[in-house]
Amino acid sequence: MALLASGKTRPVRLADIAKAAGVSHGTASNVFARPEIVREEVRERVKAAAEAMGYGGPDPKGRLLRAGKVNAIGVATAEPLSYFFDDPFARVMMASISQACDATGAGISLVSAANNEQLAWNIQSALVDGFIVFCVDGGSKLVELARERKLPFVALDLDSDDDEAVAAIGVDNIAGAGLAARHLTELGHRRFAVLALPVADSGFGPTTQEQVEKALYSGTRDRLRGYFAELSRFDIDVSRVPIYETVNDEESVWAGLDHIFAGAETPTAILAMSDRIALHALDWLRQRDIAVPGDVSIVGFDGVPEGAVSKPPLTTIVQPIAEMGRLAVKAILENDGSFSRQSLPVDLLVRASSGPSPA
Amino acid sequence: MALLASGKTRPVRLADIAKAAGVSHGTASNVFARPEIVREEVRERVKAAAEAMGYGGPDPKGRLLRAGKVNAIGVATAEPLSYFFDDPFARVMMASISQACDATGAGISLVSAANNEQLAWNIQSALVDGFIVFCVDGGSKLVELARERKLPFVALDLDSDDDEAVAAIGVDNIAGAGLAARHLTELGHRRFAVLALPVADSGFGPTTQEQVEKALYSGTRDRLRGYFAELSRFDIDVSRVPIYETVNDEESVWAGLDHIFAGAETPTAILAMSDRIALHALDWLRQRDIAVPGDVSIVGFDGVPEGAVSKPPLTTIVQPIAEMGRLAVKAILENDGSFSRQSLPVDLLVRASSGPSPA
DNA sequence: CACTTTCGTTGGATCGGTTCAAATTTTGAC
DNA sequence: GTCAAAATTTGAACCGATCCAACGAAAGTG
Repeated sequence: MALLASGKTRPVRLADIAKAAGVSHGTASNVFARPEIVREEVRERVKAAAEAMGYGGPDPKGRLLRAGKVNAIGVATAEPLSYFFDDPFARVMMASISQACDATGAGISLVSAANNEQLAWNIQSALVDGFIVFCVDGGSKLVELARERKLPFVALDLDSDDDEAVAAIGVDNIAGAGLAARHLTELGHRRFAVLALPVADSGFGPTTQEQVEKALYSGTRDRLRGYFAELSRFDIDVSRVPIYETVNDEESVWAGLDHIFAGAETPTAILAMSDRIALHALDWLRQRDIAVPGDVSIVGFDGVPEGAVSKPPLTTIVQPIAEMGRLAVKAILENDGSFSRQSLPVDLLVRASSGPSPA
Repeated sequence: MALLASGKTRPVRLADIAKAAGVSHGTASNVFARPEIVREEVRERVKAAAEAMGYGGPDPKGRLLRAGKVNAIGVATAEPLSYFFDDPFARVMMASISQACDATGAGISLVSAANNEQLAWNIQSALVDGFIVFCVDGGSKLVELARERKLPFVALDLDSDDDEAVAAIGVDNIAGAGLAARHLTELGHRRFAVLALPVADSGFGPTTQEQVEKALYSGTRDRLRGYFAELSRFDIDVSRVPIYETVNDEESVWAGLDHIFAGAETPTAILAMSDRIALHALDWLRQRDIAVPGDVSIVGFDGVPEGAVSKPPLTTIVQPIAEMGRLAVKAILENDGSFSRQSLPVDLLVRASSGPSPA
């Protein structure tokens, strides 16, 4: 019974068993850390004492202080913890981070919090050797917090506003978005709509280019710039392209489509700033029997695996997610100060959600 | 530049800034931990000193030792770390564990390792207040390791062999499997095949009831017992039902189906011990134009979300995964010793992968 | 038997904080 | 101006280990 949950009392320390076994604490420590250097007779005696007193081995809390290294990397986000398991992009990223960590024997600590106050505290008190910061949302706040810890850290996102001094790995959002826009214009599309990622913490709803230019989140801003720069080159009046800010979930995406398709002049092409948005959009369109790509084409952004099996499979801008994760872990573990910012290439992957304009 | 990666030298401790600010370390500590009790003038002076010396706040390593609680729970598995993000069952479980942790402000540490030696060390040195142990594979070894830490822990699995003393949360595998088997027999099926979860660490291939009875993993054994008990009640000769041991991945499942369908008397009903197995099986059957449920019916086990959107949607035994996660976290955090073992109910969820026997 | 190695053990210093009883200073009341 | 009460600050003790210089005993050498 006592085994179940060894109650509230576990005051048994290394020193206790040392005393019980009649040896110094130094020797007792050696029994666990370097058994080979202590005489067998003594070793057995100490182990027996440990066993008898229900000692669970040297407490890592103590060791840690002296050793210095935790041997774990923290992955932080401003979203709730379940984001790591719910979001397709995060999942792929985490899978590759995991692999890199496994390869080096490092552990992973998930750092997040329900509210901002908690978040700050959790970052300040995370037992890690460094941070990888997911910047999807509330990025700069997080980066600031992480930097205050004065530990090595890498932001997963290339915020063009950020100090050059913050290490970051990301993709060229402007170029990627440009690729998506060009693909659709080349297919003859002229009437566009944009389903945007969050612009600020303010919820969702229709927004404007001006709003987005002031966006808190540079990823959102850069992708829009990329879209519009390319559309402009094809003489499309971007001031008339509706932009709807979503929060990357079903509800806001559907609301966005309701709004966009309520107008007189409905788009034939949708630029979605994430695959998740695009996939939710696909569901909405299917429910209304709007053919994709017959009536409407749509291009996502990210390149998550779900896009390969959607109906229809999603044309998208693929980020080298796995590579990003690998580099991030490497940057933390081999923190030699040489690392700063790295921009990885993106690719247009044409699948079946985009086709010639119906007009 | 020095900001990027503050080099190898960070010998600035609380004591250093205390000296610099001309206060005792006790006061310096208070500035960070309970700012309100120190006079404003002093507080500012200490903060200024900290800023000037590049102090990143009290190191949690130090605090930890005194505080005792880490405020994080460890989730352990014998699989590689990426299992948490790749496996559908694990993902749902982790999502619910995350939610429970978020609600209480606890963090999550993922504990795993590439090899067994590493695993033992990682468990011994994990900085956590307790463990949730995924017992899918190598369960008993893990449970043993976790128990040696003498920390509260819960096994996610009701191994009937385990000591009554190990706290565990699981489902009644026998009853669940029975539900699956009865559903199919009631639809008129008489020719069955079983795609099993791992029986031992030995890889995959055809196996027998006798082998499974000796299985290392009780989940596998109990599910088979459940299937066969029910089939026997319908006068089906279970000794002729082929059993193929998979490792829960595409390759082994496909090999299993190759093997099973190579025989003269092909089954009309497949009992899959996990949804993941069932979903891979669905792919195999589709590729061979074997109609589901026209030619072959299949029932999975777990109730993962992917089963709802497969082609066709999967009939399965649903486990209350979210509830299990919640209870596990609760058991760790409110470790009052009252908890021991808990068996949760499973349900048959009939979707479109099962139908009347073709005969 | 004295003298150097080798082996195993000891105990103090240290890691970086938090805590709390006691000491000190400030404030308020008369 | 005096004294008690309130507000701050101090410094020692402690959290649980690891590390290492020094030491004692046993073994080896001449």
